[in-house]
Amino acid sequence: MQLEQIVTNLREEGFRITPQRIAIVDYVLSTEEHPSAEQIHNVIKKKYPMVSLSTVYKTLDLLRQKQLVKQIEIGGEARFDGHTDEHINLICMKCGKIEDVDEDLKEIQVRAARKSKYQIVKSSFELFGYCSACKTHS
Amino acid sequence: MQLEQIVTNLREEGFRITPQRIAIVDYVLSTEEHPSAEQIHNVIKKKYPMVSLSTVYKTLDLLRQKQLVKQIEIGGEARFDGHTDEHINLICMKCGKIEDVDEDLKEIQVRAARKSKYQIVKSSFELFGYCSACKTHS
DNA sequence: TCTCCTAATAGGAAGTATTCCTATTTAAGA
DNA sequence: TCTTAAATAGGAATACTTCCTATTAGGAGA
Repeated sequence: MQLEQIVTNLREEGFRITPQRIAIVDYVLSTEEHPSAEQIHNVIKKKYPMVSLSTVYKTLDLLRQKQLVKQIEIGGEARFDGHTDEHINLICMKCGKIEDVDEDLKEIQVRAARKSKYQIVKSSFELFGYCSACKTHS
Repeated sequence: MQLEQIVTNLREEGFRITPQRIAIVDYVLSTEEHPSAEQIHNVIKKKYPMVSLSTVYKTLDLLRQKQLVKQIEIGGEARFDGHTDEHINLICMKCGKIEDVDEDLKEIQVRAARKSKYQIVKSSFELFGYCSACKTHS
């Protein structure tokens, strides 16, 4: 979704559009970096030095509720991803780099749901290993 | 693997066998609860009131290195699972209950590995939703 | 069985990521 | 422009985990 469309939607839902929110949405949706809250904070600070980390967390929470970002937990830290369609995250255990892999997970979810009595809402599939840069130096 | 076999293996590798370690290994490998470190600590304390939480963490770390337990992170907290074969974890978003679902993940891993340049070491697949007890009261 | 060495432990302090609290600021409708 | 409540900044509080160190105890060898 485009930034302008998201801003319009949020405004129509009664949320206020602040420069901080625009900057955070803009960054998270455009990067491939899967940044942590602190990384996002560092990027936003370059433009708005006064922005607080708590605002970053609060905005990310809003975006997650609106399903505009996905959140995964790696090593006790949350990482954020603007790609909200279900996919696999490939995580480098050395440098922490995360890459997306599009792969159909519906079929496997349906099978798991059938075997259990759970009503499934969302999924998280992570593959851990070494990226092409790190696997040669391990 | 049986407790006695694990104890023998650890001893042969030069690790000391303490009552604390036996109790922790015994509990984690026999429960279906996917307990957190604190839950494990609470259980072990009933038998050994002096056992410290840091010992629990340290032992769990050893077991993870020896690949005798799997560790997953849910809501910023680590949960431990004695079932080390690859499987899907079904997590109830209301009560936190975790269930295992055996499902073949090799094929999907192979496809993901082929699409990327990562050397894959391990995987973590979580499905979030509501267990049978919680889905009716949501 | 006794002794010795050092791995392991208990207990608490420190570290790290996140959430909470509140006075102040500000978006945006009237 | 004025008003008002949502959002923010900044820091305190919390939660989980790791680190630190004096003390304890497993177990190899005498």
